[in-house]
Amino acid sequence: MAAVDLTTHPGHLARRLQQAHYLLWNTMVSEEITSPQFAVLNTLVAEPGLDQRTVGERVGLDRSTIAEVISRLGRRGLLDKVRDPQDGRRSLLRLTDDGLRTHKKLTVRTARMNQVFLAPLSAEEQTLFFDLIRRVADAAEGLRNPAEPLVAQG
Amino acid sequence: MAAVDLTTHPGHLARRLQQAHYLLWNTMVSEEITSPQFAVLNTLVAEPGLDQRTVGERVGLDRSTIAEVISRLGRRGLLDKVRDPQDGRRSLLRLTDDGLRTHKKLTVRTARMNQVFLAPLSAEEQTLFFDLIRRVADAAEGLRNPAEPLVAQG
DNA sequence: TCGAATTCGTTGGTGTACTGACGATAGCCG
DNA sequence: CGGCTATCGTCAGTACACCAACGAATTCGA
Repeated sequence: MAAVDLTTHPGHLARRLQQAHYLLWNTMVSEEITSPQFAVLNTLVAEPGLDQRTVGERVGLDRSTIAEVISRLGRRGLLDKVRDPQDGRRSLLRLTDDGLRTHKKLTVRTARMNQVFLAPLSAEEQTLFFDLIRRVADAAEGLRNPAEPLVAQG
Repeated sequence: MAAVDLTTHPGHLARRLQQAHYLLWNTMVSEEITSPQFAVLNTLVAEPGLDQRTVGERVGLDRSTIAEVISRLGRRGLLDKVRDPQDGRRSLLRLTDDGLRTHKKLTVRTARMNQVFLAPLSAEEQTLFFDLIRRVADAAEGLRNPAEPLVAQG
């Protein structure tokens, strides 16, 4: 009766999109390294020695979640974690050789997977796809962190 | 060096989109009922007495996950679960009065939230947004369930 | 009709993902 | 220098989300 059409609900679509991606990742990229784990590796390739919290910020994970992801990657020997001698609160992260190799290997596979994933869209549509999602996600994130970036208004 | 730009990775974007939605849902819709739980309620409003597995299929959740969601909704008294007398394997689901009331209340709030969430996009862009995501998700799901729907080819 | 295959729900294991609280450390200020 | 505050990482709790394996019930086939 009063039921709603979920296919017009962005949250529902976002969940389904992520699930679809998860499945494809599992079959085409890796069954051991997950997409968030790859994001962490990738961040540390770009910026070695980064602080744990900052890595979380880069990939979009809160402190609790990033701690678990880091812990798993450390257990597999893909990264090293050292206490910052300058600031005892921080943990500094750095990929091991194995971590670098793994990142390189997965980068290739990830690119292939992205092609398959986006194959139903034309080139222009793909650009649009990125643009629209990014705008919605950024705006919603902005609602969470109010004020602050008002440079010269107060 | 060989680091990749994650903003061009659909999986990364999908995750960020869902996180953004999660936060907005929590503040604008409900802190107790989650989006997947609402999807289940909504399905049972449209089709009362549905089988547990079928509900999972409707909302896009596997048997394990739907079992937990159903269990939580049952614990809160929002639905009833009865063994099918015709087929002892099945659990038939039906909303309670409280479940119906909750669904009605959340439907209003969800509509409001969707407006806020999609506000950064124009009307045409919103249509495109739905269309692009749905096409990608559907295609990826199709890769998972091969063959089968070939009606007259064998 | 009786055994084999299928289906449904459950359980156990892993991996995100969030909040809230807590201890340790560091920075600031009186 | 000694307390206030802020920050970082951890831990506990809750909630998806998947796979694999299992028991119970049904259905199908010889």
